[in-house]
Amino acid sequence: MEEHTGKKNYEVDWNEYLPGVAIDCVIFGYHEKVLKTLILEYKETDFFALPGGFVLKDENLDEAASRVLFERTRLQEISLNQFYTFGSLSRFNPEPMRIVMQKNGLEPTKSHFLLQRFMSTGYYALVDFKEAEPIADFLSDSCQWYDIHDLPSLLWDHEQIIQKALESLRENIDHRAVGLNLLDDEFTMRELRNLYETILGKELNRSGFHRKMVNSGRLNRIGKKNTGKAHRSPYLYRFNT
Amino acid sequence: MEEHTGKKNYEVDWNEYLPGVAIDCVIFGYHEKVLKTLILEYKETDFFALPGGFVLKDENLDEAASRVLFERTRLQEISLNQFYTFGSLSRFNPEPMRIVMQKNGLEPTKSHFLLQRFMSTGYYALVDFKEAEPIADFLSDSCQWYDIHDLPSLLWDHEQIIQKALESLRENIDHRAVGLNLLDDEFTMRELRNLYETILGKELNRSGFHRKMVNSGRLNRIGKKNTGKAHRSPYLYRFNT
DNA sequence: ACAAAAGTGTTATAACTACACCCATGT
DNA sequence: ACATGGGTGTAGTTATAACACTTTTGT
Repeated sequence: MEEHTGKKNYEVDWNEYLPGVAIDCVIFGYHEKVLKTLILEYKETDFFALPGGFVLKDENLDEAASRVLFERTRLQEISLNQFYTFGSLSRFNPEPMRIVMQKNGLEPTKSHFLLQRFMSTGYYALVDFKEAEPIADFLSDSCQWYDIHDLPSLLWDHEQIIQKALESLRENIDHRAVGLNLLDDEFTMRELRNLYETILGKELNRSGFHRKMVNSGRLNRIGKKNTGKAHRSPYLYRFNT
Repeated sequence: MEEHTGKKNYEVDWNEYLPGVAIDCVIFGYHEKVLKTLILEYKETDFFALPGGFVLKDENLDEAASRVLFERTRLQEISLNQFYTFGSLSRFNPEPMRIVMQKNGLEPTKSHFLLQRFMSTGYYALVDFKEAEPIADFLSDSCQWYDIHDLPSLLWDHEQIIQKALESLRENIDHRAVGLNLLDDEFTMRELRNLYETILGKELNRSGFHRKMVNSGRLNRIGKKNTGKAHRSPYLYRFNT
């Protein structure tokens, strides 16, 4: 159907999409104590932005978010979390997109679908850094992981969107099994705590964290132990859902 | 400019609005231990729905919500809280609106603005029951307060929207001065507790609530006391922001 | 005097913090 | 043996819940 670099422009029939409505995905991954998110770089520009997309006329808003996630990562069945809808006038700035389209050999009319004003609903997803295969779309030549604290300058209000996603993730961290996708199936309490500390941006008490996690009842301790270093081997845990 | 029953249809130029994007307002009021919300009844039908509206092309999403609130209540400077954007396909059902328009003497084409599929962003507001003047719009002949637990059957997914607004209000109840608009300027601890119990749908411990509110530091105790009943007079409190 | 409801106090429990101590492991 | 770091235990603090007691007020 399409190659790995995504759809060709001429295959896109913008009439299939709802006008005015967009979605942006903040796709969180975690690797070596760093929280990362997928960022697109548009071709032949210094423009960076969140992976986003539009809503098909016969598609739920949530499904559009799942589809965008799939198109950029090939991941499916990932829980997506709607956190806010961005609709200020100040985010309406078609100029960068016009330049991007020009660089791709297009000369869009002023009323081209991609140059409209959009509301954008933000979703965040937690995905396995190792399982995701970042795939650029037809206007961009890379889709890469960036440290959440070392992002390039992003177009439009996308930095604000990431900030809001992070706030939402922090608020939800205790209500959801955050580690489920961000960590390996089996992990030590240390690894889980590192993840929490990275997300929350602060150190957590070691014994308190241990107790809290065990008391939450969401973890199963695997009989096995880990090895390698010159100290007591930690237990391995697994989420029980 | 327009009379109290709202804009006449022929004054509305739908080209001024963004397609595909709507907002719905859950306007909460409180009176005599009952949490209420404003509901529109469409003319000559048994159709009830939330007050809603669309987004002008030169207007922020938040501003559209404020405008809708103003148009239905004449209230301004009320803080509105965005809680969710509803975008499932199942909410797309233009038939009731087509009937409403017919009852109003219109014979809309199938692609009329009002018969499109919309995403709808939900906002809730807390307003002073006594200060709001409910005003119907041009398609409806009433805009009235209904007990949140005794609503008429609502069109589309509007019952779900109210439910989600209520959940959001409950989650935010401790972070915001909920009583600020829902109660009089000065109130007793009993009145504040009644409000909380109504919103949360459960009884709260009397002394615990008292302490929690006082310790929150958001209340000022007014020297004056209240009178009337055969028991100790309660103090009056006021929010200090 | 009494009932009613507000203000205040006491105690028990739970959750989190900080720190200490013990245990397993590789050098 | 020793350092390292994970597991566990012990106060101290704080927040909440449940209940009792005291105060004020009109009948």
